[in-house]
Amino acid sequence: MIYKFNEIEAKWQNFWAENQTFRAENNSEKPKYYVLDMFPYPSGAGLHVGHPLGYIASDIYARYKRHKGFNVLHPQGYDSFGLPAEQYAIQTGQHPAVTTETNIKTYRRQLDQIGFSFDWSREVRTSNPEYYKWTQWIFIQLFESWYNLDSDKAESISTLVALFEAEGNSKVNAVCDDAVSQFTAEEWNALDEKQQQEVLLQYRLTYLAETEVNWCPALGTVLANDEIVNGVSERGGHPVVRKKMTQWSMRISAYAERLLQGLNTIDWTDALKESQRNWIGKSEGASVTFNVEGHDAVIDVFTTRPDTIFGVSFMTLAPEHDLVMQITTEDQKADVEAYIQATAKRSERDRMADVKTISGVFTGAYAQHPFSKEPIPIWIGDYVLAGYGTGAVMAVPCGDQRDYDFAKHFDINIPNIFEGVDISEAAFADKATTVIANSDFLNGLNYKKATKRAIYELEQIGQGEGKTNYRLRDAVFSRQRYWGEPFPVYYVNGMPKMIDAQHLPIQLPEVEKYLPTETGEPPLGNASVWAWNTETNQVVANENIDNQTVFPLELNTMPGWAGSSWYFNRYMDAHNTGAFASQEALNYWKEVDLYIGGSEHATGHLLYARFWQKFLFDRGVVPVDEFAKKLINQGMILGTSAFVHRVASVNVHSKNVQVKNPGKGFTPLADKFIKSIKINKQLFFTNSMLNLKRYCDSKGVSKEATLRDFDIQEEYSNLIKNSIEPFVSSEDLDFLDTLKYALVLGSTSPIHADVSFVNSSDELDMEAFKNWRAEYKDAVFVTEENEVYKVGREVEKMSKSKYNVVNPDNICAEYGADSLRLYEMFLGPLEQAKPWNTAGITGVHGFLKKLWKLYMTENGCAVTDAEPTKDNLKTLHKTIKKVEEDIDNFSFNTSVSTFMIAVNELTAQKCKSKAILEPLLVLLSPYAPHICEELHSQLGYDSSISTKAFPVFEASHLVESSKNYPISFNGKMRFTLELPLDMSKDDIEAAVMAHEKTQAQLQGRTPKKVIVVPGKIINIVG
RNA sequence: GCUGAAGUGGUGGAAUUGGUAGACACGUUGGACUUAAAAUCCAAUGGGCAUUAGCCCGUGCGGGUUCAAGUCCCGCCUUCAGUACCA
Repeated sequence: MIYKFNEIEAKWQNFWAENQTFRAENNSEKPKYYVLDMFPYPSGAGLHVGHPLGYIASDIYARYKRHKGFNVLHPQGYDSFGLPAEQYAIQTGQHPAVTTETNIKTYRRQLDQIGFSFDWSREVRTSNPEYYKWTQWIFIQLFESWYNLDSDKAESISTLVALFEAEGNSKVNAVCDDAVSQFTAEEWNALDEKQQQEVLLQYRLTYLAETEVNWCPALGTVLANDEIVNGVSERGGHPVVRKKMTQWSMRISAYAERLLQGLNTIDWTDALKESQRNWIGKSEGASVTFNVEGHDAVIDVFTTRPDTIFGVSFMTLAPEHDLVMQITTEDQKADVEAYIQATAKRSERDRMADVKTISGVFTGAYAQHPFSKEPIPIWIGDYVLAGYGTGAVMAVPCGDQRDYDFAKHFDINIPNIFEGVDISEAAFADKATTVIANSDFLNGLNYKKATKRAIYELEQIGQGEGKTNYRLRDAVFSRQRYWGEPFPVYYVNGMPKMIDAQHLPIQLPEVEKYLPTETGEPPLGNASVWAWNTETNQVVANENIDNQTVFPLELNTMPGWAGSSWYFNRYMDAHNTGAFASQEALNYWKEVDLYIGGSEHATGHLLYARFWQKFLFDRGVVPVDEFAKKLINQGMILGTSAFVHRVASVNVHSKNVQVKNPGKGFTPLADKFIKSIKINKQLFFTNSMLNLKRYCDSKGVSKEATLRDFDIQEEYSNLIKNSIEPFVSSEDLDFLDTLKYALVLGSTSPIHADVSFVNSSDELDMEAFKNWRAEYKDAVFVTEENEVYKVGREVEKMSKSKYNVVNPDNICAEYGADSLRLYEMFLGPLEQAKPWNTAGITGVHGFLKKLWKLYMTENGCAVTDAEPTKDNLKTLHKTIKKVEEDIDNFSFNTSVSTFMIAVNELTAQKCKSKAILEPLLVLLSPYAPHICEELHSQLGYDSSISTKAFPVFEASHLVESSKNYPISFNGKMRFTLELPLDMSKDDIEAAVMAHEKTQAQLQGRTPKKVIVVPGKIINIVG
């Protein structure tokens, strides 16, 4: 019987589905274990071999834990709201739900063929109303909550209202808008309903606010900071501008400290925790209030160095700061306005691109130093960011490099407040050792004491206090999109109202067009049935809006991260219609034990999900406040891209060339004049032609001169000639001579070619390439001598747009899912980025064939009840030990080698003993489940191998009586010597010294020292 | 600039507490089987000198600790990833 992997894999995939082998129960005698993958967005392109890497690792772990006696929850689903389906809808009119459904079918087929042990009965899709009903429900809970700093948790808004009614807001310690004004209980009770709601909105954990947002005109939507890369949209690379809009926001800043502290309690990678810490950006210091001379206005700043308060010689405001126009003097008005206009025009990207340029303008106004009462000039400058701190800084040129540069540039006074430190180096001084000088009451104090004292003194005069600042901003939660969760919100007199939870879900309305409306409203503005009837509690036609009982509904939808911020809880009880999950299920599964996914979600999904989990915990909905105990980032699988080099122009250098000019006929080129001729045809140079150019460049000599040393081969010549001919008169032209001077001068551009057109020797199938796109139909290739065209290669991220994807479908068809699974693990450490090379899969495929032959002959199963030999047992047990350690350390690559070694050894030992071969299958089955199920059934079992217990390691089988000692001389191994392990140190030394090879090495010299480490090594020092 | 990770054969990568560097594969070369190819099997494969033994060099670079360093310490270089006028 031969190894027919296609048949076997289909058979067992059906078996698992029919028997619901991997269905998890919500109660069990066994301990629970929850293994989760980051669920995919089902894109139209389907899976490539990079996607399943993490899923394979988690699947191995899940299967291993089942063998180890755990009740394992290993679910999968789809993050199915998102931009691509909507973009496709805009282009084709196809409803995103249809596209999504089609894509999910493809994903499911691809996932199934790899043999994952997912419990599909718990599948979730974020775009399903049964799911987003609960996303909407969580939104309502956030709206109905405020953050109480006294209890340090989120509480019901009703507790806040009770406080207001009893004593106003002066004693309320809450996270709220900066703009909140103080009121007494009487004042509160005197407010009308709308006014009260306006106040409460400033406290709610999700709130409407006019915010400056990142607006992407091309996508017609607002983007979060982490959806912008290098100043352009992550998706599509469109420009992004700042714009003020009324948006829903999430008060994640309330959780900044707890999000930071929580990192210490979870087993996530240091890199990931570090990027979350940076994102949260905690800095401790003080807020300082500066009075402005001749104005009522004050300027608040945040500083991490209150100890340097006497070093302040100017202040800088962000150009967007509210006070700028108020305080600017008549004289300076023109300059300031011009500067503000100039900076507003510069995009965020321009500003980032040129960090070095120092710019700013004096406002003409002066602030007053809080202690010395000296006047401090107030400047504006774009190095101060409106979005961080208060958008204003107290500038200490001797303590901060940017302030120093600014002061130098504009010739502002630079007082020195550090004892014995040169002013030009003060900014780099070690703050732990410097001592403050010229600073009144801070003189002689070190950084730590001076900071404390400065804050104390500021508090005394009421012009400052100790303060902790966080970089983390509240998250904008509105998107001007169609394909997202609708808000359960309608508007009465412009105030938002929540729809009662019992009427959820509020389903997405049908629209004619998926684009923003002509008046610039979000796509839901196109819906004709999108109003809320408060009597019938139904969505009704807009034409019924009457301001009495029928009101407009929110037109924005929720961002992509809404649905993914709580899905891990839904898997625990995926079909519950009465709650987002039952308390029993939540209390049983609690949290994810192992979460595997990409590091690109470090500051997006993984931060928002932690935020929601903490909120839900505060409100008593979930039992734990961190949703994932352990998290592993799988590394990216890289593709090997292929490039063709398209020539844009050829430079011709000759005395006699005549060039055809449009409308002027042929005109001669001047002597030693280089003419660049644009090539209209698609002309591609083979890769080695590029190397020629690189050679010229690397020699650093004149390109023309260097080129004269080369003979351009005739193959190249004819093609270049054909390309140039239409432009050049051929009468007095010696082409071959001319072509010696024709070269590529930085005029080629690399173009991705689909890797399927290229063989393993980098040779391009030129016909296939020509037929790829209409524009390449008449492509001309400058080839190697043997008429082959070689592509350039580069390893980069595997992606459809780089035409370097490898499809797992083809791999499964040709080698089988077990080979794919093993190979993905064999490539290297899970967390490391690694290039894909399909050719290497023959190694693991060959291993599976060897494994098969260990059990099966032409006549069927060859496994016997024979007693295992000592060697058999030794091989088995060292494999058990190693594999178990490897899985516990997520070192799956090394365990694949271990399996190979085991099979090689057992084959050599001609082992047919069931006592060895059966446990071996259990060891391997997490990695290669199909073949192991099949061989297991060939051993005579009816049930799935997944029910078998993991073999138990017995150290007794590995006990050795002798050791093959490496004998080294001065640390260099020269030969080995087999000696009994129970031999004494002295006897070992004697035995080694007596050996003839030792004497040969020493050549009569007496060793200075002999190091004997029993069981390890012997080193003779000469 | 800062933070994090990593530099080992032609390639992917092993080496778990300092103890035989290069496991296991891919690739390459030679051989067997075959009319041939594929598949399979066997052998060799870090570099250099010798081709029998043997010797020298070798884990990014320069130092150091140690009987012994890919592994530990100090100082650099390079690559990748994240992040940035953060006051």
